[in-house]
Amino acid sequence: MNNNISEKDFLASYDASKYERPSVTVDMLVFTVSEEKTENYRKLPEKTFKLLLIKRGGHPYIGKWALPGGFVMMNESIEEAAYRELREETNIDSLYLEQLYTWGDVNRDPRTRVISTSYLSLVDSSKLNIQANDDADDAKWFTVTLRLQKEEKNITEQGYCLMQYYNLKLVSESETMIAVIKIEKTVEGRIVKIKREIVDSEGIAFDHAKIIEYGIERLRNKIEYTDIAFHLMPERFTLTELQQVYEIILDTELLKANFRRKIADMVIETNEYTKDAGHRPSKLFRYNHNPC
Amino acid sequence: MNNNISEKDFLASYDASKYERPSVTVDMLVFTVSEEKTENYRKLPEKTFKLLLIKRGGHPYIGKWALPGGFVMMNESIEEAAYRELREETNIDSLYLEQLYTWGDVNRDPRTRVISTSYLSLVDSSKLNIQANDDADDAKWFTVTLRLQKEEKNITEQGYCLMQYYNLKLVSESETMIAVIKIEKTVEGRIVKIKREIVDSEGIAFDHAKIIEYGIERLRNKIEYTDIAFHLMPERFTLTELQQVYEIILDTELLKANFRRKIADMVIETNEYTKDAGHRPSKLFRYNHNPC
DNA sequence: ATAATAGTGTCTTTCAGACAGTATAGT
DNA sequence: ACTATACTGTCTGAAAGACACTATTAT
Repeated sequence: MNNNISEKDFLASYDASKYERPSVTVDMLVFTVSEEKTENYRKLPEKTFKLLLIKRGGHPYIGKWALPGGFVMMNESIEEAAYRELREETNIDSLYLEQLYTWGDVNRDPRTRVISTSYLSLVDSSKLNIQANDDADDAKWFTVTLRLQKEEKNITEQGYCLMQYYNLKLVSESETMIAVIKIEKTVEGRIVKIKREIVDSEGIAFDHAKIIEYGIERLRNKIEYTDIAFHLMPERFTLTELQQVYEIILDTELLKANFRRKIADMVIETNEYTKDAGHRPSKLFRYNHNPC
Repeated sequence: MNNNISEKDFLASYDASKYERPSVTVDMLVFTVSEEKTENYRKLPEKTFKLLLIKRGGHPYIGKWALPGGFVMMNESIEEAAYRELREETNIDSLYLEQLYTWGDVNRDPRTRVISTSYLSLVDSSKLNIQANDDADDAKWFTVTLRLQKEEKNITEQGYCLMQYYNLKLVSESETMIAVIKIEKTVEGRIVKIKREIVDSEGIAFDHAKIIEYGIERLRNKIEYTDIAFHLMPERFTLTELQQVYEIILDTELLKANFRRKIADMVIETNEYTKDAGHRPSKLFRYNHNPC
């Protein structure tokens, strides 16, 4: 034991290289919502849900698309690393950042043992244009859809086994990628195990399809009971725009009157209105960050 | 760049030791609920909420109490490491395990850069007795209480700053430790930052007071909308016992009729009753892991 | 009988879901 | 006038909160 020396001596003689250590990285899930143009002058533009991916320029997974991210340096916290990567990859620095999950399977990365902490971040669409002008040639926004494709439940005496297959679709102007993620929830007596597994992930590097699926699930959950969606909104917005954001993230249609009741306390109306809309103008609102 | 060689050659020549790497550990929050004896033959025993801590036998923080845990080996996933540590420290292997958060501040550990992933685990009280017999001399269950002590909100034009001071109290037969954790939530425009900081943590090693506070908060949240509390219950239990568990975790009193309505779908009644209670016997229930 | 707990009924308020209705700019 | 959207009112049923009442055992 080391009880017989002082803490100071112990620390001075401590050899950190005694054990082999894994590399630690951060992976960023950067989501935004943008608008698609419409032909019909009356119709509102549709919203799309987007994720930022980077084309890998080197091995491994060369040419595949990956989440932006990188190694955590010794002199920065993992959260600082997350902010740094975000700045480096997107030039956007003021936004929402939340730690998601730490992925620690042994063979996630063919190079060496890599443990990765993923972060969820949300960018508002008004800043997206700045991003589009950016010269990072191999960074691209992909339209994301995640949909439950198949569900299978086997009931046993002691519990059950639920298997869900999710389809993740990532689309840019030039390419479409589809991944299938299998989520297996086993309940046996009081033992609960959830296993997330990539069944198929064409074009997506590493285990990133799994991370993306997890992030979207978290976002869908959190949007229901927190203010998180406002990080995707510009300073001023209409309630219909806000509703559209909820709808594309949740992948459902919502009833207008009910939606407005639900979010009423989170917004403050302004005196401004939209114009030139081809229909009745809409009042603009802003986020109420100080609800009573 | 490495684009001109094959992936195979790249991987063969990859030198993982190029960069300095942090150590990675897991820290386990093992909670249980146990009963305190009563003098009055009529009265029900009170429940207490307990956390397992280990007395540090070596530097650093020698003699202080820490969360059970240890280094992640190169050939195991972090989840496997969590299960292994749990087995090593407690001899209990079938229980609930959930990843909590990864703590990555630069100077969390005086030895070297250590990144730690914390796991929340719940043990049912019937297995607790086995544990008490265990010879791990320096492992001890502490009664936990976490209570908001002070709250301060400063409202600015752009948002607000909320500061909360939580009192964390850990009590065993022989000692009492108190820590104060400050949570600072800053909202400025659309920028939200949450900072968790240890103000005072006498007797608790590392930043573990912070981790404990975070874990209890998560548990309090999850108990409201999931089945998680049943992992703290034995096979058969009365509804009053279940209610007591909710009450000590949430640190509030609940109304019996309403509580029973709320958890009705999660339990199945049996034909058994408690006896020798000094009052009306109570029906025993079991967990319904298969609700419709 | 009594103390302590077990267990149920019901009133009220709140909130979610569904739907129907009215209002208004731009062409 | 017409189209597409903006915005509001209200009915219903479910769920949350509060409280009061009855039932049953060991001593």
